[in-house]
Amino acid sequence: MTEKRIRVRFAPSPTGPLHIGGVRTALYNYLFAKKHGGDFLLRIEDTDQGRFVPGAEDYIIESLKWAGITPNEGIGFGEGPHAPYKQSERREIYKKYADQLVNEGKAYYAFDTPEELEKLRKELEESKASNTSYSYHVRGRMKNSLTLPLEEVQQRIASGSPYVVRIKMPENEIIKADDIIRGHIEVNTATLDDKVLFKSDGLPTYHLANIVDDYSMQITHVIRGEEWLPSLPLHVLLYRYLGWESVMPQFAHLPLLLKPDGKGKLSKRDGDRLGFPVFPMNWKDPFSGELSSGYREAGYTKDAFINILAFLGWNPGTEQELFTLDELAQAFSLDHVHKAGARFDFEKAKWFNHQYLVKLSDTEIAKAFKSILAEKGITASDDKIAVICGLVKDRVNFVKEIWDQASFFFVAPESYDPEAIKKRWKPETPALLNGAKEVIQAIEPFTAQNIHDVLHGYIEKNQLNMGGVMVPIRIALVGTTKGPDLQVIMELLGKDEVIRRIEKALSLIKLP
RNA sequence: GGUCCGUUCAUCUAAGGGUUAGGAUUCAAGAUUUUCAUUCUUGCCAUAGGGGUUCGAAUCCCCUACGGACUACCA
Repeated sequence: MTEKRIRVRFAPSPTGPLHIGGVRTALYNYLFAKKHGGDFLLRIEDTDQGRFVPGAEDYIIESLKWAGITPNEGIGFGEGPHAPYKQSERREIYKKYADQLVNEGKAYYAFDTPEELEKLRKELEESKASNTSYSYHVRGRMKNSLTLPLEEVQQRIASGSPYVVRIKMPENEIIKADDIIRGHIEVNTATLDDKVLFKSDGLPTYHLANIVDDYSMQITHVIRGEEWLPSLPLHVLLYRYLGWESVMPQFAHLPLLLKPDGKGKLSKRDGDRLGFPVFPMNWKDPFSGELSSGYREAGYTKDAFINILAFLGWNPGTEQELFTLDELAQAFSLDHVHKAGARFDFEKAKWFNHQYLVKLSDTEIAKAFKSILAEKGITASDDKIAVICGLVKDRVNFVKEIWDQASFFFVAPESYDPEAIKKRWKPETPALLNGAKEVIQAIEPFTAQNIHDVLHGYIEKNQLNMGGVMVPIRIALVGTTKGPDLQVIMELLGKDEVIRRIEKALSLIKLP
């Protein structure tokens, strides 16, 4: 027996921006395919024309590209042998199977109006029935091809009156299904309903389209969110009804991403409410104009973003936490996917980004920081920017935070931290600074090492207190007591600027 | 309401019948540093509750509680 080539798919619907839960689903599919040397394809499930959102499809494609989760087949990625990969362009395929199911007695036409369906639902809810849906318990009293005379059914269809195709759920039968993550599941069909497979608008519902496409695209593993678990029995039954049970894919239902606070699954609104992104990239709602922030623009590197998502519901079984995409593909296994929902931890997300930021070379960081400087109208040599970035990268999580840590390299402090002055600016400080100024004036060449040696020699010779001299110099140069090595700062600023800032501080800072 | 799924530190999670229940983030303390950050060390913190099964249970079974998903001619 030859091993079947692994084929998985990510099948979002273009009803809005892809949120990080969706990206994670895509990532796990991608990793699974990579791990097994298989195919990963992107299919757009746009059978609901009513919820179509302009730009959503491009957003999905762009997001995957940015994150490096690249399908090797499908929309936006060179199509492939099973094109088209968009369900609205495959509509003629589904009708055939819907009719086939009806002809074989496994499904039926239903003509009930929305009002009639609403009435049924109300009635069932009031009667406290255990199954409140359109099921075999009630199909006998509804308007469908099982209850209506054949001639009337044919007449209705011929005259073009609207109808749907519903699956004919077997009565009181146990459907057995297996999930790689959740194990064996059994459901009695008595609790299931006669789901609509084909809508009156001529398009299939998710259930039919999904099975038909997964079958024809030779999908071997369906890795999707847990919200689909309740419809697994229906899908298993559809494979059986269509005669495809022997090639039915294996299923793996992923745990949901939960709100960081409170209850429920992570939603679009949580991002703005809690101040962190829930989308991979910025998104502007085409209808409301509302803006939602994304990880890319928030300053996350794509590697950190991937790493963060990978660990939400999965772990390698070792204590390693930092993984490149390739390493993840090597380590990934569905066996190590957690069953319970995962709550997003924003603090840890920042830590991940910090880890990736410090791993970047100073020149790479400088490239990004340079554009921030440009926005402020500041120019400096690439080398100098790189050195500065290297000096402060340990103390930031994002490139954009570098400015807060390094602005004094480019502009002299306008004000001085009152707390620092209160604690470190003593009555003798001006005299000490004037003394130090003279010494600094004479340092040549003005290098960090030389500054260090001379200043330390001066302080020791005159039996001065190290902090009493150095800290006020720092306040004069930086504005606070914080920051990188003072000698290095001095070299970077240059002797003239150092003297200028000391004189400025001397004239501006009054004793508390 | 019904059906299904789940529950280990605050958070992400490890431990597949035998461990002082491990790691990471956060938080706290100490060391280092002229300062801050980094780094290092240490500390705090968990098997939802109750019954079984077993020599032995976080792990297997049952009940309860809690959480979640689904319950559309949405996906």
